[in-house]
Amino acid sequence: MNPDDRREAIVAATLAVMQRQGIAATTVRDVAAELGASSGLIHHYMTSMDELIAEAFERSAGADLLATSNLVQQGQDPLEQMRFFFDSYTRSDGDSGMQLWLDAWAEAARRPELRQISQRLNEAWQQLICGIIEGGVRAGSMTCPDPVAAAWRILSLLDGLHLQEVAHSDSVTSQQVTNWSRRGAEIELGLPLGTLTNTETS
Amino acid sequence: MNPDDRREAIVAATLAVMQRQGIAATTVRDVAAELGASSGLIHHYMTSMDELIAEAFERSAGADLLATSNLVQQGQDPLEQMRFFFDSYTRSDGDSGMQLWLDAWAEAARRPELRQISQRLNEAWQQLICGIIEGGVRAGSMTCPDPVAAAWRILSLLDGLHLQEVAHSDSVTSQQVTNWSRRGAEIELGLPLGTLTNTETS
DNA sequence: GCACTTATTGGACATTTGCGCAATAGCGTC
DNA sequence: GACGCTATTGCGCAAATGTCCAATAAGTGC
Repeated sequence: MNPDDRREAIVAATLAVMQRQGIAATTVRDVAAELGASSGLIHHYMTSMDELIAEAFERSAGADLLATSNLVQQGQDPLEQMRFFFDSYTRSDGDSGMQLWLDAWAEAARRPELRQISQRLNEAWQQLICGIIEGGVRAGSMTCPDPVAAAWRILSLLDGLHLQEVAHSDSVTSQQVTNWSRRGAEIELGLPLGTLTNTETS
Repeated sequence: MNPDDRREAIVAATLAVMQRQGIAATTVRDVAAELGASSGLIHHYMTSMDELIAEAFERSAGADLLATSNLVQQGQDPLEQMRFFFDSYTRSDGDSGMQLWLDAWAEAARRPELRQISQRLNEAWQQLICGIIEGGVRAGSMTCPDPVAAAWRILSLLDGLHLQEVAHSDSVTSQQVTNWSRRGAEIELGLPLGTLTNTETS
């Protein structure tokens, strides 16, 4: 098998195991079993377990970011861009990708490579939001004296609510995460209530 | 040693190790070393490692909640109560207690006992905030059409920002968490800017 | 057909983990 | 001072894990 393809297959298998069992419980042998190969093969392509986990997480989370970023760029104006952003963010979570983020944040303190990646991606998410806000302020459709802080708030609010949904599904439902986070952004950016919601009400 | 005291000491030692190394990296032997006793003793009092971890987390997180709740009750009016709340919340985090919460949320999906405890405590935090808001609305010092949603937003914003600080200390500083979260609550509750900040500015 | 590179295997190894168990020490009671 | 209960010890066991390595299979160019 082509080395590049093989490496790709290993990362894909690792991601599958990570999504099924969580980052902390992902072992080399499980990845090998998922791949249908031997455990030695993994170490022939990856120098360490940390590198493997970090690369698999980067692949998954990076793809989500790229997809959202692309969708946002298709928005005609900042308001539509923000609507697309929420659409994409709340959707990509459904695939238990948020559990991966929870694991990554918790493991960041102990895995330097993973920490670096999650930090870089989180900052990229913040900048994506920040760009939308700055566009909205320029266009006059949003009111925001501090777009940097507001972007961190909107991102943190989304993560915090999703966190509750994933960790304690009985406390906060997916529907509430969607409604409450959009309403929070409306308040934050001085938007008329309902600007960011499409069909449903609070 | 008195069995009750011994059990207490074991939980305290477990908590110390958990705060130093994180939940996932806490082992029976580390707890025994921290306690200055043998590993067999821990199993003489605790039936399993999961039970030990869950009990230690409940002790720690429950104490933080109680301390904040007590401090809030000493506030003369809802605005002061909210100020006390932020003071206490941002302080209790400094003791790396937030890393424990990160671990707990991530592990909640796989440890039912832990999940139950973290869910119960998070709901209690939300209710604490919700009570303050409802008081503020009654007193006319706060504006909030949906206190339940606003309380979840304020809590999630705090958790989300703290999360960034703990996981990626270079991205968001402790000072920014303090300022940004209070500013967010001011916006959420229709308060004049600076109402919730004591000395420092944004 | 042959040398040479490389992907791949399967298992060994050292370490760490939760847990159990027989032995011991310590302390209260008669 | 002897007895008995229990807290406590220290070690051992089985399982799991990351890592490494010698052996093998499979091409590939000459």
